[in-house]
Amino acid sequence: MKVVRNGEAHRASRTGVIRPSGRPSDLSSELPLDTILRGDCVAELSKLPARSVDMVFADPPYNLQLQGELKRPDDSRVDAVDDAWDKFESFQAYDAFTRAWLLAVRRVLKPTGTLWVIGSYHNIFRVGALLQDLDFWILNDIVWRKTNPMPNFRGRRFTNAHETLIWAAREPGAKGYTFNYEALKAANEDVQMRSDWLFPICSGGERLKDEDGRKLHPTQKPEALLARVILSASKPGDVVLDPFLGSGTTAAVARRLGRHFVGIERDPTYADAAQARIDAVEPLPDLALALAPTAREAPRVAFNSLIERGLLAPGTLLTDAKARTRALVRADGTLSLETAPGLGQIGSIHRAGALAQGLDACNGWTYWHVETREGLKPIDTLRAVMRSEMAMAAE
Amino acid sequence: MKVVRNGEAHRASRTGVIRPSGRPSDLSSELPLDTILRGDCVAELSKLPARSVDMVFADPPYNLQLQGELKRPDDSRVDAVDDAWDKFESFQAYDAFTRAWLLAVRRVLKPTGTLWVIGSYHNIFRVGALLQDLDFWILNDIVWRKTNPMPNFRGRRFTNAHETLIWAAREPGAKGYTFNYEALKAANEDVQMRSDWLFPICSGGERLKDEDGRKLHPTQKPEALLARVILSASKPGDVVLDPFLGSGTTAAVARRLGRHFVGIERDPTYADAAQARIDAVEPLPDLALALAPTAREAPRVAFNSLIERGLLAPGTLLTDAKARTRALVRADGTLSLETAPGLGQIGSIHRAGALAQGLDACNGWTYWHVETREGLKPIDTLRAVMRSEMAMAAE
DNA sequence: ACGGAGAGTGAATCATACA
DNA sequence: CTGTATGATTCACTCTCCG
Repeated sequence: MKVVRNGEAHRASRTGVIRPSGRPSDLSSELPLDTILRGDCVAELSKLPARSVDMVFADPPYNLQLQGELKRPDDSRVDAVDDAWDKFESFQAYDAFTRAWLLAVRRVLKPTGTLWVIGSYHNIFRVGALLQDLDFWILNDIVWRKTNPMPNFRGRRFTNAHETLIWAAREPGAKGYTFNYEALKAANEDVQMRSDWLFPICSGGERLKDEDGRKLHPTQKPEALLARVILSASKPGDVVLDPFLGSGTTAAVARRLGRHFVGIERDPTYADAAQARIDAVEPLPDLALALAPTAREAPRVAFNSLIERGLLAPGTLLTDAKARTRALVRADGTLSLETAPGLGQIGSIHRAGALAQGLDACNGWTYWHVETREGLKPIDTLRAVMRSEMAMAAE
Repeated sequence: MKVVRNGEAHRASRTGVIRPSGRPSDLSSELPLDTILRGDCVAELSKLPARSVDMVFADPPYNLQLQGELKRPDDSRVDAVDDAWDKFESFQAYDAFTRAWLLAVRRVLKPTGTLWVIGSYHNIFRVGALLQDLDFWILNDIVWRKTNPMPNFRGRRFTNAHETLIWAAREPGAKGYTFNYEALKAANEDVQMRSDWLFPICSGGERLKDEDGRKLHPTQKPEALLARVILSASKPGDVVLDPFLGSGTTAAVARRLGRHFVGIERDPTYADAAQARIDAVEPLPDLALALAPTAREAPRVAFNSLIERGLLAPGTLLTDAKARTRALVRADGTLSLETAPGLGQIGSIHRAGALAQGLDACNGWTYWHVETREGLKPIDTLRAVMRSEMAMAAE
C-alpha cells in the first residue's frame, strides 16, 4: 500500500478495505477498516490478510493468578485446578497464550510495521522475553509514569507508579519503520523525546461508566497515552490494529488522528461500548494532522544540478567554515582539493570533505561553504534555494 | 542470625564471619564479611553458607548485542560496551547463565532476604521471566530515570533514558523482608516513595579512572542509586552481597551505610580497584544513617503536554501579542504558520516563533498567545496552570 | 580568581536509495 | 541479493584551556 501523506486520500478509503500488496484480491484476504471484529483475537487475526497492518497496539490481560479466565490459544479454558492453582502451570499457560497472539500479530504486520505492548511487572517480562524468542526486534521500552497512581495501602512496597510499554519491529534489521522523530522533538521543547512519559491515569469524564455509574472497563487506558503512541509510530491514513480493544481507546484515538483502525474484542459489552464511543469521535481536520516534511524525506538534489541551474559557477572556490581548506568546483560536479590533506584529489563533495578532514565520511552540504555578499554560507543554502524552485515548478 | 539494629553491635563483627542459623559451625559454611571473593560468581556463591545473606544487588551483563560501530553527529566514535564478558552466543546461553546465578543466589539468601537486579531492555525481560519461573516473587519493578542519558544519535528511536530494576523476594508469600517504608516516606517529603527514581549517571569525580584517565569500568553505577536501594531494603548490620561487584559501588555504599558486604568479582583489575575504593570509605556515624531527602524534581513542561492534558485543543489558532501572525496548533504539538513570513512551515513553538519574526531564536511560550474570555493570553499562562496541576498531583 | 569557549563523554541492540 | 554512494543525526554535564 502506498503511504498516504494527505488527508484527502485517506478519507476516500475511510470505509473501504485494504488488499495486501502482491496478492490477488479475494474476500478472505481483505482487511476490513474501521471495524470492531467480535471474537477471539487469534481466530480473528487469522482471517485477516498477511502484511496489511502498519501498527499494532496491544493491551493484553495482566493478571495471571488472580483470575481463572485465562484461555489457551485454542480458546479452551485453563482449568484452575481446584484450590491449588499451580503457578508454574499458569505461567506456562500465559506464555502459550502470549506466543499465540504474538505470532498471529506478526503475520498481519507489514514488514515495516511495529508492535506496541503495554504491561506491568506481572506480565511484561514474559511478553518481552517471548518477543525476543519469536525474533521480534525491540526498539525501545517506554515507561508510562503515572502522575496519580494508586498508593500502596499496606506500606510494604514502593508505590507502583508506572507501566511499561515495549515497542518492537517485526524482525531484526527491519527497515523503514515509521518514527516521527522530528515532530516528537519539535513537540518536546526541541529536545529528543525520551523513553519516560508522564501522563495521568484515565479518570473523570474520560472514563467510561456503565448504567450504574461504575467503571465500564477495569483497565481503560488514557487517550493521551495512545495519542503519543500513534503520533510517534504511524502516519495519517495508516492502519492501526488493537487485538484487545476493550473500551476502544486505541480505535477512538486512531480515528480522531486520521488513522484507520481494526479492533478485536471478545466481550460484547465492551465491543458495544467501544463502538458507541468511536461513533462519537470527530476526526481532526487534515491540516492539524499532516506530517511536516523531514530532512530525510526532502527530494534529493544532485550537486551538479546546482551548477546546471547556474546557482554555482564552475571554478568557484569552496572552503570549510573557517576558510582553512579549499576546493575548486569542477564543471562535472566534482571538487578538486586545493589544500592538504588530499591536495589534488578529486571526488564528490562528500568524499572531498572526508578527505580534507581525514575522516571516513562527511556531509559535504554542510561542510563546504561559499563566499556570498552576506559572508560565508554553507552550500546547503544553495540546495534549499534549489528545492524551493523545484517546489514552485511542481505547482 | 539475629537482626542487628544498632551500630555498636555490628561494628563488633565488622571483620568477622557469620554462621548460618541452625547449622553446626564449620569452616566451609562461614560467610566471610567485608571481603571481595575473586572468581566466578556461581562457583564462589556455592562455597558460601545457605540462608546467610540479607540482600543481594546484582548488575549482570546486559547482553547488548551491538551491531556495529556508532558515531556521533560530529563523527566521533561512541565508546560502547564491547567487552568479552557481555557477549553471549544466544538468548538461550544468556538464559542458562542467568538461571545458574539466580539459583546460586537463592541458596545464600535468607528466607527474609530480597534480591535486586538491574538491567535494560536487552536483558531485563529475560531476567524477570526467569525470576518468575524460578519461583522468586517480584515485589516491584523500579525505573531509574537518568537525568543525563546518552542521546539517540541517529534519530531513529526514543532516547533510551532509563534502566529497570527488579526487586524480588526469595519466594511467594515470603514474610518479614525489610522495607523501610516510613523512612523512605519521610525522606520523600512525606509521600510514599514511588517506583520511578531520578538520578544522574555516574560521571565526574565519582567515576573511577585508570592510569590513562579512561573510565575504569564501562558500566559503573552511581552511588546514589545504590544508596537508595540499600537504605530501602536493608538495615544497619545486614549483609549485602553483590555477585557482579565490578568497580565496587555496592560494597563502597554498603560500607558507608553501616552494612556488611560480600563482593564477588572475576576480573582482577576490577577487584583491585574495588578494594582500593572500599578501603577509602569512611562509614557514616550511626546517627547519620537516616535518609537524606530526595531531590525535588524540576517540573519541565513540553508544549505537547498541554494538548495531551486537554488545556489546548488541536486546531486552535495562536497569534502574537498584536494578533498579526497566526499559527495553527497541530495534534502532534507542532505549529503550522498561517501567515507570512514562514507561511505553511511547521515546527516547534520556538522555531515557528523565530520563523514568523525572521529571527534565529524565540521563546514560543511568551511569543504565542491564545484567545481567552479575558482576552489574548500568552500560552505561558497555560504552562503555569499545568505546573500547578502537577504540583497538586504531587501532594 | 573568575568566566566563557570548546572539547569530551556516557550500558546504544541508532540508514537508505539505488545500481 | 550485495555493494556503493549519499548524507542525516546529540543532551546534559564535566573538565580543560585561555584570557
